[in-house]
Amino acid sequence: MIIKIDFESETPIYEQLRRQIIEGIAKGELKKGEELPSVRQLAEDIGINLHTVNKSYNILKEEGYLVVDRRKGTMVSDIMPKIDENYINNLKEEIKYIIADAYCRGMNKEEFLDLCEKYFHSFVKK
Amino acid sequence: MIIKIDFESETPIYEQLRRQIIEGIAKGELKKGEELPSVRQLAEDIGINLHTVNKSYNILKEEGYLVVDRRKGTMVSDIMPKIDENYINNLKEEIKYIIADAYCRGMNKEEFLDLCEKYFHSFVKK
Amino acid sequence: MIIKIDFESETPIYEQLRRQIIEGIAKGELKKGEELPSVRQLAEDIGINLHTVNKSYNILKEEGYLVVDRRKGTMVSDIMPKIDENYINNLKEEIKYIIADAYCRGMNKEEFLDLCEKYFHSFVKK
Amino acid sequence: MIIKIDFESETPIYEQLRRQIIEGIAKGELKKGEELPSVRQLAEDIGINLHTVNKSYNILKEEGYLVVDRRKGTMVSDIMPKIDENYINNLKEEIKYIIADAYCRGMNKEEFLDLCEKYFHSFVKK
DNA sequence: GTGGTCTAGACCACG
DNA sequence: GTGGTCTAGACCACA
Repeated sequence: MIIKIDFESETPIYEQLRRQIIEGIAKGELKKGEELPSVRQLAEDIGINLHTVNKSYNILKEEGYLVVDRRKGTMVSDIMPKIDENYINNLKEEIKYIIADAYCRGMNKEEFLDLCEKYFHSFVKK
Repeated sequence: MIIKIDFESETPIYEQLRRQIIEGIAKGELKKGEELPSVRQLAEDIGINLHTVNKSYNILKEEGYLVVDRRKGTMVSDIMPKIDENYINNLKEEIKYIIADAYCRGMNKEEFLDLCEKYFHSFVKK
Repeated sequence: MIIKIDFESETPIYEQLRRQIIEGIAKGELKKGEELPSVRQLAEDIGINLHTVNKSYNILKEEGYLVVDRRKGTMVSDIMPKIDENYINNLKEEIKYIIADAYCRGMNKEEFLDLCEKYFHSFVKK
Repeated sequence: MIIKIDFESETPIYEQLRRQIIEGIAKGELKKGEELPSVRQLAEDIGINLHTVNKSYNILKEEGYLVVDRRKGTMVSDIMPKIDENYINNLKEEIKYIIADAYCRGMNKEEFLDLCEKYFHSFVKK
């Protein structure tokens, strides 16, 4: 799996990394139980600081995406995080804002839903 | 229109304010050409510093949501921002991540699209 | 002569007015010795404050573009302002910045000079 | 590169700074990809507040002159801003006024074009 | 009274 | 140590 960091983005590096790992899991590029590169290794590959990779990994562990195995190191969790109340509230807030913005700019519902559908399909296991 | 700031949130105050103004425009609570409260007034109402309000207003001006009439002060622009390449790229990145996250957590497409549809309908002019 | 104010411009109204009067003189739409509308009249026509028109007129008097005649009111001066050291220094600073900006953006010299020439020709008396 | 602020000037400090950075890029004193001093460093050097430097930097980022590399800090962008419709309209308005003023004062076309040419040559890479 | 500018000091996120 | 955020208070230009 290829990680691509935009060092000039407004999004922090650790957040970009975190999102790409989640997207990797969704796409099936990272399978459940699969080992991830070590913090040191990944940091070197991407050309970023150890602490930054560490932060991403820690958040993903916290969220339930990753687990640590004593022998194998960090790997993708077998059980994905749940849809809890907290998650759903954040999601709603985010969607509400995004759609408000899109609506103001004149995007119509069909365009938007098509876009969403497209991404959903790109993740569904073949 | 009522502004509600969560001072505990990780989202900066100016960004919360910015989003609520956009949502207000989408909902029709703020109409095109309508005057907004002065930075001082709004800052006092919300209980934040006027510079923070100023920052929100300035970003919204830059984006094309607000304009300053030198006689009347700040008001909602008659012409909403466009759907340019920059916007669409950001939107796609955001949607891609949100859907990847939702998909991993086991949300199905219909649930997600229903949610989106619901918000779209809440904005459409009756 | 038609005055067109953009109330949403970053340029102050009094400055827009001042510039348009100078441009009117350059174009010959306002001839030397010609009377200008009264402050009150012009303010009403444009839909701006008396003080604002007054400020423009006063600056233009200061600069030598306008003079006040006891009987006729404000009129275009017979003698235009001089090219003094102060003027030339400001001009150079302004031109230096404008050309630096244009140069960085990749505008070539010919394009720029053509533009200048075009405006010069638009002012030359037929 | 030496920054020189005129504290008596009517031009805001942040705007003077902004212009000098653009001129620095045009002259080649600031090369593409070159790192700029931190806001704190530059503020101290010039003897102004860091927020003022910050404002200049932010505007230049918005315009596309600067970028922030999250590892290295602020640097000159590799890609200069474009000549878009907005820029060209502003440029034309500015040039029109400047030439109207110069023309009224009796400056002839050749003098003016020579001045422009001189500045263009001072920026062209040797 | 409005927004714009500038200063100052503090805290935090990031790497 | 870097930039980002927030607060606070002051002065000025503008209308």
